[in-house]
Amino acid sequence: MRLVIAKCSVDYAGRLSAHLPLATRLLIHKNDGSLLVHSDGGSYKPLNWMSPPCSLTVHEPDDDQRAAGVTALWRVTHAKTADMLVVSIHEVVHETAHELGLDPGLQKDGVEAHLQKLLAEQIALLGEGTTLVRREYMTAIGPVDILARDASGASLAVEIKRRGGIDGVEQLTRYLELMNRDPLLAPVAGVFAAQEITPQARTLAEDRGIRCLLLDYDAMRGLDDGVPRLF
Amino acid sequence: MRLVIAKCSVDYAGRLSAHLPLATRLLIHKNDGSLLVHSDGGSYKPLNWMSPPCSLTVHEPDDDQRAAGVTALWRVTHAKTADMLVVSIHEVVHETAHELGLDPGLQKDGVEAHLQKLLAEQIALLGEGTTLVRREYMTAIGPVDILARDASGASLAVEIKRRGGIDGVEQLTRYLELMNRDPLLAPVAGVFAAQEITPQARTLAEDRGIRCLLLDYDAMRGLDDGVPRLF
DNA sequence: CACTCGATTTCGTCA
DNA sequence: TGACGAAGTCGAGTG
Repeated sequence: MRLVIAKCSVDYAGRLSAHLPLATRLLIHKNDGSLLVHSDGGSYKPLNWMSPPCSLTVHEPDDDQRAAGVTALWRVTHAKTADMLVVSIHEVVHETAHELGLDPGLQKDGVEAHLQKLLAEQIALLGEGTTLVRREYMTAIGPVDILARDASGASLAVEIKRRGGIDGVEQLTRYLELMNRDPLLAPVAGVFAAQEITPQARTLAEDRGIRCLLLDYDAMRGLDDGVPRLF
Repeated sequence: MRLVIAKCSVDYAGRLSAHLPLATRLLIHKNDGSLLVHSDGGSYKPLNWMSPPCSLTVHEPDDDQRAAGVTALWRVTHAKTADMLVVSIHEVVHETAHELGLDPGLQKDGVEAHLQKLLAEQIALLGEGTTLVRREYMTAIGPVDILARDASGASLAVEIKRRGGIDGVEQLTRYLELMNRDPLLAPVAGVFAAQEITPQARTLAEDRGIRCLLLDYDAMRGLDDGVPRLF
């Protein structure tokens, strides 16, 4: 990995055209050839970048560019598409390089898959006497997150989201239409379960007779394991 | 901006829990307090991070941590949520700091908005004799990208995407349902226009009587301006 | 290999 | 400010 602090301007031509005016920025040239252009603020997203597979070549500026103050041109071209990133270097403030080696990678816990597992284990949250039929119940148009039966034996199709929006309601509606045509399952009632539900999604769901269920992740996790939080 | 190459492990606790085993990584501490943890590969997304507003404090390791080789603890806490990122530093390989100043920011050109503008200008691509009514035609559930009339005077609602997937067909379907209830507009036919259309989306669209139109961005741009490409 | 879907998504826009 | 849709999205899982 090579780190360069440089006064530069940047042009990108590919799926869109973009330009960065002259300023001092951080250039990160990774071992796989990719390049990130970062400013001293904003989120984790670079101002501009080239994703691997790609390669960087350094060129001499032409007379016009040299007259404009450009001392070097970095050209990063994507190996498969025609995407190109050109960094016009005016001044290198700092440069350093290091061998980092392969990274073991991130271990995650607590995403939608975990919510689904917890709700399957605590299926009574859907109502007293509810029993789990199975997770990822397969239909012709895709898997329903959870299929259950309520105390009266009627089917429940549960769609789980971390953030519940209109799209999730649309998705559950498609499943319900399909499943209610299956005499072995019908009637199937819908439950839209999420950590957050937008007002629009709630309105749409209830208008379609779909029950909304807010999930408290911390409480569910607390019931699941006795492990104290790390910090 | 402070750049540190360090052998470290990282723990995140917030909307989820995540852990990075011990390895050598790049730590970027930006001026707004945010921290990025990058490896020497992957995409532009860091392995882990904390978004602003947040603040970093350095702590001494306790005896257990010191025995495990930890020389310093960086604790980054989010200012509003309870999110926390803890970097356990084992060894600092390199450290440098620079003043970058405010960045003028990125200038973009050429996304979906451009496709919409081009298609509005080249409305005959929808069929000989088609006329533009207006772009961003407002309905109760949102704006339709383009409203037009074909040679026979019938209304056309056009949904434009760069990549046409099932979601776009669903969206257009909702618009069509609504607009066909308006006697001033009905009957309204649908056109799903995109640079790429997935087979599933095409099948769904055609099943619903929606016409699919592949857009050739380069050809449309070529007709639009005589400006040669930058590189 | 292609397609789908989630994401600590982030980012813009608009009501 | 909140909600919604797009992204040069990226990446994982599945048929």
